Amino acid sequence: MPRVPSSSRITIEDVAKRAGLSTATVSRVMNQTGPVSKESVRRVQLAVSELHYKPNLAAKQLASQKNNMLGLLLDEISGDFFPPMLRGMETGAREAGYDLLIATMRGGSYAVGPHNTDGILVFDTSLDEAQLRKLDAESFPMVLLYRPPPRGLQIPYVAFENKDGARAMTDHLIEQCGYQRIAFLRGPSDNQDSYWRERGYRESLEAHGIAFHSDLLATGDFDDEIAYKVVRQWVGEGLTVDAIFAGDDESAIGTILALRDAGLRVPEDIAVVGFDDSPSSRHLTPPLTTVRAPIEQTGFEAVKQLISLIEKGAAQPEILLPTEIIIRESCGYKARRLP
Amino acid sequence: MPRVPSSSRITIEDVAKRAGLSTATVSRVMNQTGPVSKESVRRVQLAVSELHYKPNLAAKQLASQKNNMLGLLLDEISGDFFPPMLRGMETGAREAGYDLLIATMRGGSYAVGPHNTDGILVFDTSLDEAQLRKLDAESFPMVLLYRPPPRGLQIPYVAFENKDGARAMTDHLIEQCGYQRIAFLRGPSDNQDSYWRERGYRESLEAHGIAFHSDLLATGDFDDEIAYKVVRQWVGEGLTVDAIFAGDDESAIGTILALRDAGLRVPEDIAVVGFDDSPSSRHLTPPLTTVRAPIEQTGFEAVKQLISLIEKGAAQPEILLPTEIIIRESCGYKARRLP
DNA sequence: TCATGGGCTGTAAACGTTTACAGCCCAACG
DNA sequence: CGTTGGGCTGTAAACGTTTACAGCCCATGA
Repeated sequence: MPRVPSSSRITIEDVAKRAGLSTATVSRVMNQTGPVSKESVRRVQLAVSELHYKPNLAAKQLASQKNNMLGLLLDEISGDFFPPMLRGMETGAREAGYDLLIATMRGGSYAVGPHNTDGILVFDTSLDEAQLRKLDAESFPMVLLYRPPPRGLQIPYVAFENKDGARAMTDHLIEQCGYQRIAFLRGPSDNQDSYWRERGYRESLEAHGIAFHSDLLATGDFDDEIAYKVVRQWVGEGLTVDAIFAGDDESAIGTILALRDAGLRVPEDIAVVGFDDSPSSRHLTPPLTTVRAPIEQTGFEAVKQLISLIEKGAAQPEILLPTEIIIRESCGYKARRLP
Repeated sequence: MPRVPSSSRITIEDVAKRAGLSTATVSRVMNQTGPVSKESVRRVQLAVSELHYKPNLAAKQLASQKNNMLGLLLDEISGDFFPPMLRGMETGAREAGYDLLIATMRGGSYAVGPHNTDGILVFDTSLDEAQLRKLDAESFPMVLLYRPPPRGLQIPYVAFENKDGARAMTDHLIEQCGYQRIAFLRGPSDNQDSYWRERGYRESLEAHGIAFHSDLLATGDFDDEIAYKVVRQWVGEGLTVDAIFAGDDESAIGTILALRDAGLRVPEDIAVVGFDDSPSSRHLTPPLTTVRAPIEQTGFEAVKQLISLIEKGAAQPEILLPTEIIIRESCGYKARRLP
């Protein structure tokens, strides 16, 4: 099998020769920089398409001192959020002429940084505070996703309205569905999302003059099995409740299962709602009422801010995208109206 | 806000100076190419870590005529298969020192090609035959995922054992569960996966001496809503059947819903099985018996083959990874044994 | 007529690596 | 002692762009 150089053999020089111009002019046409006569533009374009010329990226990057490359740092590729988030980023990057490099943590270090990207998107806790500080000290462009910067650092971040979403959902449970005793299943204690969702829940309670009971609060850890155990225990203890607000859809799944295994009907005996609107939530029995987070827009906004930071040197310090509550059947609202 | 060059300022020259050696030697140490004395290695390593030197990727690529970059082409970022597939690819690429560039089709062309990558992974039908032929003519390294090359082209491809999986599942339905009348819901007519799954289904029938009835075959199109309609119609026509083998999990979801809405119990009245083992399949009611496709390994294998093609000039023409059948409750097998 | 200046173009020096080539030193060998 | 050769090192020429700078041409105005 013959070996052929993998990189395209046609260079800007070939184009220049064919068009009867210099490489400088060809470059100016390609990048729309500097003044070029119409005739030259035409000839360059012709030569380019005849030769199928594609500029060599590496040379371009080296000469222009710009990578046109964004890095995405995360510790693992998985989860329902990933495809939409990446889709949003890809769209944003592409529109601005950037490429996206994905790097997962391995061996304690990432394969992206100032040497091969113009800036990075830091997903959640994929970078610890020390690393963040170090990059910030070099004033390397970064934007954080789903988590605010550590104290003292001015790094833009984008996330969504966890608190408002949880509050709206709790409002719905109280106002539309008429529930009073509403339990909340929070996530891991160091989780920002969990913190704000709980805040939203409490604020709604307070706004409606409903006292907060700490025995209606437990940790489901954003995990279906842990949530299952917690709920089974609640039921075993004879806890009475109108509804359970699970901090995320995972724990809502565990909750529904636990209730059903305990012989309770959802939503007739106890209503259940979740948070995230993960793909499986609409196929649950009953279909889950939940809060939809604008994951895709979140990714899109993040690259938009990052590019602004790279090109203009500034970005909005904080962007919180609005959530939307999705009413299906597990909250008992529709069921109550239809009959 | 001060602008700072985004690319790392420390060059190989700085390292060389600090180590009291030439750039050539530093390069040799960095890339483990050519003979270098222990003492020099030590000094270079010291200088590198003191200066936090990271080689500029663009310069490296330009000089070495190697991009160390793989492209992944797909028409859309979505679906349950995506995260595991990407995870597999990322692992494989990283192990071999390559980076991964993701490109979705937009405006009829992709942002990756010979000018910025050493080879590409072509997902399913993201590239049409003409484009494939063109790249093949330039002998640009490619590997195909989930679909064989068009007639006459020698492009390696990796997929999984659709036929064997479907056959094993049908065997299970017949042998373990004791069903005889088994319907099959196929996917889109031009879909390779669908074609082989149907083949597996038919082969199993034949091997067990069960006649194939064309009225037990319909098109669910790998879509839950279409499957829903088809199954409702079947039920309306009074079709009697022991089990329905849905061509994928999506259509299995539609099938279960249709059956339930028609007042039929799954699996007591009619068993249902799917294909893919998508994340939501285990949370369905009842949990879905299905075939697990080794998506992650598939991604891993694909980059392995691609890299072999790039570096050694050859790869295995066809790799079919084995599937595994996952028995849960929708097939009625466990339910039958437990009581 | 000549000076001015704007539009367009070309020359050539970067950019930060890799690597062919040549050269040095020293041990081993005749 | 002179030659050989292997291990190690340095010099400098690529790699394919961008872009500062200089220069040309020609229309314009004095």
